[in-house]
Amino acid sequence: MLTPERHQVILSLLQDRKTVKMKELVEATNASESTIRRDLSFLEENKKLRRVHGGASIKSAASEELSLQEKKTVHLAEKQAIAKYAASLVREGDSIFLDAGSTTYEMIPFLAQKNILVVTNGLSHLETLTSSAIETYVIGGRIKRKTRAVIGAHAVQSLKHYRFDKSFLGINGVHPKEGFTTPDPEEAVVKNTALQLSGETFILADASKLNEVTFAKVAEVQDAVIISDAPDDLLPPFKELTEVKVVTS
Amino acid sequence: MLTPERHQVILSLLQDRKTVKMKELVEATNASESTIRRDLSFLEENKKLRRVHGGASIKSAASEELSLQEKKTVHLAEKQAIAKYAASLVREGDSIFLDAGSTTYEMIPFLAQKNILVVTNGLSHLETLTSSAIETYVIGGRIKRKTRAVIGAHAVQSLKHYRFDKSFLGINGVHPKEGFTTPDPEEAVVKNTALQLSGETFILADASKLNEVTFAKVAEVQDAVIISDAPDDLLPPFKELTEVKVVTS
DNA sequence: CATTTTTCAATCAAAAACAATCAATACCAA
DNA sequence: TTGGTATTGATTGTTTTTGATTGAAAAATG
Repeated sequence: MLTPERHQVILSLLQDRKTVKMKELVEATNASESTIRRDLSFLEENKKLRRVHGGASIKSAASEELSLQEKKTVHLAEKQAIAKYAASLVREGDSIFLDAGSTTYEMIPFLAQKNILVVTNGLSHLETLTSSAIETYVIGGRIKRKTRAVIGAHAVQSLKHYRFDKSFLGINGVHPKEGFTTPDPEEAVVKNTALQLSGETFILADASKLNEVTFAKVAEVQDAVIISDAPDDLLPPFKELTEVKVVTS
Repeated sequence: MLTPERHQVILSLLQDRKTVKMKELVEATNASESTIRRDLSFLEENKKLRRVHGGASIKSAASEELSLQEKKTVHLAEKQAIAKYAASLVREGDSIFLDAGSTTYEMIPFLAQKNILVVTNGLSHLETLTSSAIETYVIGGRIKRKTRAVIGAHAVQSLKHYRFDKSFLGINGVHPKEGFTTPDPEEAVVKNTALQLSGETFILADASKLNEVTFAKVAEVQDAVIISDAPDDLLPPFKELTEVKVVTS
């Protein structure tokens, strides 16, 4: 396992659990304790985490979101499997909304060369979309630096200029009772608006998102189709409420 | 396998996996370790990836910023002089429109850390604006691939959500009779709209733009203040019509 | 508070990966 | 073809990374 990969594993484990023990890191990476110690020193040096006796803990305020770059590498294979399936649902001639986020980003390679129109609020998508010869529209509004997404009231206004055959949304939490949730209310309202404007909406949620709940509600579970790689035992509560597409990675 | 083909294989593997080991690359390309090493060195040299012990990893967002900064432009010194002066006109608390284009781009370093709000249609500006801690809004609309600008009817609609203290526009032609002109009518209407919505409008035009005329009209010369590095003998016809700020580079 | 246990930083030797070099081969233009 | 150039893979010695070991420091225990 390469050093940057190890660092990512450490950071994403931390993100999940808030604190992590030395032993867990050694297991997760198959590296020695010494190596992990060196990694932790390095990452602390770079302000990515705080070392504590026996392991490490996240640095900033709890539940802060991962930067986009960090998100891109965690659960990558799962995300790509989900993205590939999602992209297969897009037909020639479709107009689609592509939400900001790492999973939806992975859809783009599978959309290349299709004769479609894409509207997005994800600034990180734009370069890849346009260089894939896809007709691309961006919505207007305030830029959230951390996720490089366009959000806010203007974004919602701007979205309403369009209608979509299909929307593809990333999400942070999917819960049978609490519905789809995301940490930032301003992002939530954008996602909800896209959903309202779409014929069909697909929620791309890897297994780690299921039964999670975060701050801001986007919609009820029954308002969209879920695409996930979750194992069978997690799914029954969701299958009662909506269509669930299961992919394997 | 040819060298460019090998490079392509390496980059696309990296794109998929975010990190890749030497051994995997040797297998994927049937080349020797030495050759792969040379490839990696070359690709790192060209900022396409980051070498790490044991293989390579994709470049982080932070280092991508650099390559943007390094972009070379024609008439750079002139543009920077114009940009520096233009930026000096921006006051704390201002809301400004920053047009797409290379001259306006050069304003950003001089705006950094100011407490202002910037609305732009230039996608290339966004990364630098946000990482300069400037509150940034993008307008919505279709993306013109060539200039990475947001244009079209939706862009105009989206612009109308805002009002500006000042607008800073790039331009292709400035002519006493024909006014300000630019080749793309869809860009012209965006510039014109920004002008309408601004208290003051400044046209950033290096000497090569003076007395030029291109296809689509943006506004009359008297509708905006011109900032230019043009020599004195070119200026009198313009000074009769509007205010002209001359900078030296 | 003394003792035991755990975790830590520092050190070191082995292993892996490295850059530098060189000879062999492929390629190209005269 | 021939002479020259570029690319390649093998080999070399060097550097970096790694995991084990150590005694010191910090926490846990009684």
